[in-house]
Amino acid sequence: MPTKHKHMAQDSFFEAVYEICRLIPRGRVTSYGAIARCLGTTGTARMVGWAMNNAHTVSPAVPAHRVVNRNGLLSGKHHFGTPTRMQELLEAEGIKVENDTVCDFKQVFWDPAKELSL
DNA sequence: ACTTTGACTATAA
DNA sequence: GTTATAGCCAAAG
Repeated sequence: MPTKHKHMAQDSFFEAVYEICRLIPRGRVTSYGAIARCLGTTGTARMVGWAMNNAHTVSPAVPAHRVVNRNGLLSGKHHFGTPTRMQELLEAEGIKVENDTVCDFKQVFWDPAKELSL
C-alpha cells in the first residue's frame, strides 16, 4: 500500500538535476546555469550546485565532474575528495584542463536544452 | 518560521 | 582583461 511517500528533496528538483547530469555525454561538460535553464527554472543554478552536494549519495551515480561553471572553471573541484580528482576524471575522458579551467570550453560544452531538443 | 548559505550568473565599474 | 556587486531561489540550520 503506497501511502507513505517520503518526498525527499531529491525526489523532485534534485532528481531532475541528476537526470540531466546523467545525460551529459562522456568527454563533454555543461554548466550549472545550462542545467537550470533546461529544467525551466532559470536562476536556480546555485541549487544545481547544491544538488551536486548530494550527488554522491544517489544512484545511479551522477557524473558531477562534467558540470562546471559558465566560465569552464572547475568550481566544484573541492568536493571530489582530493582537489585534483575532478580534473583527473575529466582528463580521463579526453577533456583538457589547465589552471582549473576546461580547455576549448565552447567545443566540449554540451547544452542540455539545445542538444535534447534536436 | 526566520536566517543563512551556496559546486551560480549577469551586470557594472 | 579583471574585480566588485546584486539578483537569484531552494535547502539547511
